[in-house]
Amino acid sequence: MKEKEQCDCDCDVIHEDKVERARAVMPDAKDICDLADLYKAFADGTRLRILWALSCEELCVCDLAVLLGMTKSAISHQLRYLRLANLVKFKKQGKIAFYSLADDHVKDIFERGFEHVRE
Amino acid sequence: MKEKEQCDCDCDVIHEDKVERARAVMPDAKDICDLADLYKAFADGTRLRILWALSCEELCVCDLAVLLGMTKSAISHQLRYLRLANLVKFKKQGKIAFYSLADDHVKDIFERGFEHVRE
DNA sequence: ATATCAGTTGAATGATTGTTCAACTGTTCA
DNA sequence: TGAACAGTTGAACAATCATTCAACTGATAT
Repeated sequence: MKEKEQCDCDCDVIHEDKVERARAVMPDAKDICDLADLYKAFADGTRLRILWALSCEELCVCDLAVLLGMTKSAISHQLRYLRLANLVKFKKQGKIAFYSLADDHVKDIFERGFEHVRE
Repeated sequence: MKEKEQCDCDCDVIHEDKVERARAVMPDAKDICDLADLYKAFADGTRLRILWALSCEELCVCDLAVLLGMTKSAISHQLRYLRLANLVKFKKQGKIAFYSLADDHVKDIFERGFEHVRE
């Protein structure tokens, strides 16, 4: 009863058994999308440096702007991105917003990646 | 003798000590760039599904095209990307190119990320 | 009150990127 | 020899994205 599913590919299956095994372990679309979004957050030099800095010190927007040599606006936009991705959190004290990592899990992820880069 | 370095930011340092400590642990530009490039490779649903499939089975371009419901061309472009990033390798047998992960390290990285997504 | 400063925001801009399309290479098989 | 097929490639296109700019909010200090 298993009907041939519709497919936009431009070729036939060559190794049907292997494809079926791979299909069996493939996560669903939602999880793949979430995972891609997680890596997107780390896939930019500015965001990476922000996360690295925050893994060391709690910092405000101006501190980060000075540290990275960028405008407050640019930093603020990226912090918004990281906030929506639940990677950083902040607490407001008067005029100043102190940012820090959302949890230690975040630090683990990019330190693991760094090990791989160093070979 | 430490002169104020030139800076494109639009504000003064607020917490100088914290900024200096963060600066001390910041990796150099080359390493940050390499790390960002590594995450970029994982920051796309198609590439993620290709890597996931290859972590399970050695597959050819057509297999992947059928599995993901995409054209051979689209798959081939992404495989080229992953090849240049040293994340996949392939061996040619006649007409067919069998792709597999470059090393188990790669599998570790995105399985670690997946744990975080699942919370 | 008013000026100053930290921070945010939306629109605009230029750069990057994923997919498509068409043309191509090289191997297999009749 | 030539048709068929696996795979690659470059150009083109649309979509996404990082930064800039200008305008804004809200808290502090004189």
